[in-house]
Amino acid sequence: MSKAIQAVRGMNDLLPEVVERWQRIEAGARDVLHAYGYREIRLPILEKSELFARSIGSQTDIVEKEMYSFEDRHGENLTLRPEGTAGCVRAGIENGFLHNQIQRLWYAGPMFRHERPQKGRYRQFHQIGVEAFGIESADLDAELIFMCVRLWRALGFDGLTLQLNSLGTLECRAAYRRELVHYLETQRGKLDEDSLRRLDRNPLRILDSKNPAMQEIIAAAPDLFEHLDDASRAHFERLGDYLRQAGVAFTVNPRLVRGLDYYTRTVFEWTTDRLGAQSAVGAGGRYDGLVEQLGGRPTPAAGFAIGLERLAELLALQGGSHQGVRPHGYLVLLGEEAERQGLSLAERLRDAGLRIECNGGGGGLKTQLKRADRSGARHALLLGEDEVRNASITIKDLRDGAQRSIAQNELIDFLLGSNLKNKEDKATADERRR
RNA sequence: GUGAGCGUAGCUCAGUUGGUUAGAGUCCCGGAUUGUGAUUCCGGUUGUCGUGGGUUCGAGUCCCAUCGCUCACCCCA
Repeated sequence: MSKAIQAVRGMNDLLPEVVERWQRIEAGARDVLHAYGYREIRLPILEKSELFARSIGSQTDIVEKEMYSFEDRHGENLTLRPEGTAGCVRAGIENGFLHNQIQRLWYAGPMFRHERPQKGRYRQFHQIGVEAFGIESADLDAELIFMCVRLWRALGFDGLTLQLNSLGTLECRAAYRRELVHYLETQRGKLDEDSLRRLDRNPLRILDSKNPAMQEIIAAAPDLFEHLDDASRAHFERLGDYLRQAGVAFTVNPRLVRGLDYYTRTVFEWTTDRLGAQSAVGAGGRYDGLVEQLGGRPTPAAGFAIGLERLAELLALQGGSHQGVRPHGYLVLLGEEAERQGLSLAERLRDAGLRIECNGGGGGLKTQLKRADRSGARHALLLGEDEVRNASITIKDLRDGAQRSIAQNELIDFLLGSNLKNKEDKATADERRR
């Protein structure tokens, strides 16, 4: 056992039970995305390292210490993507689909960051990313947030809170940053270790410090909001209007800064108090400068990403262990002749659109019924010597134990009818719930 | 990168101040019923006590090292 190879740290196997939960989220997300006219795009997991340095920012934690980078056989420096936006923008420029047009896109897949794993944070994690290009006005920002709200509702989440901030344009943020650094330099003696480290790297993050000793200094720091240019301020107020009009509650958090350099104006973050220290389930913002920064024409853009591991954990927390897809019938085969006929009978049933699990590996009736029970199938379909002799099949309802024998040529109709009835039962039950 | 906690059966865990042959539940298998599951009863298999070293007459238990996992910090989805 000690020689067994383990998975790479921070990279988890998703077992079927968990995957079924993910699929609920993915299906819900797809419906919402389509409801807003977003189209799926599929992008490489591997990109040239320079792409991330140029977009996320070479001074950020992600680029400085969290990337999975390596040289390939030709000495090219490649990186497993730590986030999706950079690759999406790169693809847009490369394929020319950002040129003077509006694009609404989404993608889903794994991201990689070499951090120390903890609850809700893994080295391979999964996001659904949403990006929209070519719309400068705040109605897009609102649309993105509405999509989130709709998804939370579809999944039955409540208690998520929305935090909102504006960072202004790249220019006014840079100006603010200079002023903030200037102020913090005068307070240098009072800064804690973390803040000193951030001072020249990412001074805005100091505003987000949780150290109580820092609060006084932070409170007296220059206010980012007062440095917003008029257009950015108007943009932010407009977004607030849209949200209030739609009844979407939010909190303005002037300290919400985000760890990626490309954000401009709107940034937002959805958080929960149920997942331990890693509380953000989704976050995003506007990045009007990024397309140009990566070599495209100036193009306004905004997007967000949601963390699938965290959503799945939330879903698990609120219970409701939804069973996945179950077979309609489990085919029990007793005796040589039954085994001979069984496989092709199962095929005929599947041709009719039924999900059939066929007993494999022999075994007595007892064993096979046990397997039938565990398969989750509603009915066990018994084919034994008697049934083979008179072309019949015995159907056992595994829920109430009732049993009946019918002709084999009536089996499909029986199962389809019973399956249809189940669906109706479920529909009326759903209706009653509402 | 830093800190803390934990590694005993496939899984969840108990194991007293160091003391004989390391336990329970669950899971799995068989039987009660040679063609009736889930429930019940009876029986059975589960092991490098993470790994390596040390202390001791004796180590799952104490010490050291090492690996792994978990949570938290930093940061983020």
